[in-house]
Amino acid sequence: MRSLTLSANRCNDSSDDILPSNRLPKGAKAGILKAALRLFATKGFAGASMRDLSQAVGLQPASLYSHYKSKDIILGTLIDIGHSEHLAQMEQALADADDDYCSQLSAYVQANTRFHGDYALLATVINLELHALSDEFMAAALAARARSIQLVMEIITQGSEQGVFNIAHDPRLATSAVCAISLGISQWYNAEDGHNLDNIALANSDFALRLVGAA
Amino acid sequence: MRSLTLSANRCNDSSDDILPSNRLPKGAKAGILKAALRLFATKGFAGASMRDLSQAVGLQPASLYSHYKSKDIILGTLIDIGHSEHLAQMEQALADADDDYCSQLSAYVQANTRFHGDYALLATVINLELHALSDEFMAAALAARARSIQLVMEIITQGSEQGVFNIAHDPRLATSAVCAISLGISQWYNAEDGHNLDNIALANSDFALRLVGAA
DNA sequence: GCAAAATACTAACGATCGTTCGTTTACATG
DNA sequence: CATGTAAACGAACGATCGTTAGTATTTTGC
Repeated sequence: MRSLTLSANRCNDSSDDILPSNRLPKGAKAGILKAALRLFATKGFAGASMRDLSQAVGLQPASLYSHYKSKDIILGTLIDIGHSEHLAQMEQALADADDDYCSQLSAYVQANTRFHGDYALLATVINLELHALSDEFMAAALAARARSIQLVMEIITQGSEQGVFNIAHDPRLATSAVCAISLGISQWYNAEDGHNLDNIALANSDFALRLVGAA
Repeated sequence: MRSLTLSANRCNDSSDDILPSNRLPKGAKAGILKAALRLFATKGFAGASMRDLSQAVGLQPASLYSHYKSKDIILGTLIDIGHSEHLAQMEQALADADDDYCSQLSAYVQANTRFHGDYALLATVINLELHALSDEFMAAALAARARSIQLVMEIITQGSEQGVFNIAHDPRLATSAVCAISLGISQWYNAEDGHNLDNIALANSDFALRLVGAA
C-alpha cells in the first residue's frame, strides 16, 4: 500500500483492465473508451479535450467522430457501462451469498469494495463527472444509482426491523455510511501497490457489520 | 431529509454561508469567491468559465482580474480556505474533547461530519477539483490534507495499541473508512432539508466507534 | 477481384476560452 | 476642490474548444 492519505491521485491505474471487458465494444471503440476514461478521471470531463483524446489513441480529432457522435456520448457510454456493471455485480453477489441479513450485507460491501478497487477510474468518473451528463443519460444514471443503493438499503432496514441488526439511528444514515466506506477506496486504491483487494473488501465488510450492530 | 440516494446534486445550498465567514476577504472578493464556489461545485473547475463567474457576480469578465490575477488563483484560494478551516475545526474539536481515545474519535468524526454538512459545496470542490490545482497550491493542499488525516489516524492506531479499540484489520483501513463516513454526506446533505446535522454527526460518531470496536 | 461499408485523413468552421489592453468611473485622502 | 488609488468598463487578443465537410484509405462481404 503506497499511502492511505486520500491523495489527489485520480489516475493510479496503468493496467489495461480499467473497464469490464464483457461490456467493451469491439474494435477501436474499446481503445477510445479506455483512453477517455483515463483522461476524464485525471482531468475531468470538461478539462479533457477531444484533441487530448485523439492524441491518446493515436488518431486525428475528426476520426473519433467515426466511432462516437459526440463527446457527451462518450461520457454517457462510460457512465452507463459503470452503472450497469456495478448493478450487475451487486445483484450477482447477493444471489451468490447466503440468505441471512449478515451474509447479504457482507456480500454487498465486499462486492462494492471490489468494484471500486477493480474499476477505480470508472468509479471516479461516475462519482465526480455525473454532473456533466446530458439529460438523456442522466435519467438512466440516476435510476441505476437508486437501484444499487436500494439493494443495500433494504438489507439494512429489514435486517434492522427483524432485530438482526441493531442501529440506534436512522437506517438511511447507516446505509449512507456503509456505502461511503466502499466508495472511498476508489480515491487511493492502486492495484499495483501490492495491497490485496480481497483483504480490504473483507475489512470493509467487517466494518459494515459492526456499524449496523450485527448480532 | 429529501433523499439519501447519493444523488448527483452538487449544488443544494442556496444559503449565503457557504464559506467560513472568518476566512472571507473583505469587499467584492467575498462575492467572487462565493459565486466561484457555487460554479465550481456544480459545473467543475474546467466547466465553469470566467464569463460564467462574471455574470454570477454582476461584473464584466475583465473586472474579475482587478481582484484575482487568474482563475487558478481563485480555485487555489477556495481550496486553501477549505483546508485551513477544516484543519482548524478538527484541532479545536480535539482540544475541546476529553482526553480518552473514544471521546477524541467521537469529537473528530462529529466535527468532520459537521464540516462536510455546513460547507458541503466547499468540501465538494476540495474533493473533486483538487486535480485542477496548480503546483504551488497543490503542495500546500496535500500537506494540509495529510495533517487532517494524521490527526484521526493517530487516534485510531494508538487507541488500537492501547486496547481501547479492537480493530481486526489494518488500522489504516479503519481510518480510511472512518474518514469516508463523514465525507459522504457532502454529496447529499442540504441544510434546508430540515434534517438535523447534529443528529447525523452523532450517528456518524457512533458508527465510527462501533467500527473501531470501541470498548 | 470488386463493390460497399467502415475508418481514417486534412482542413476548417464558428464559438468560446482565459486573459490583457487602455480607459473611465468611483471613492478616499490631502 | 484637487489628487491618487482602487475598481469598473468595452474591446479585443491568440489559443483552444467541439464539431463538420469532403476525401482518401483500409477492410469486409460476395
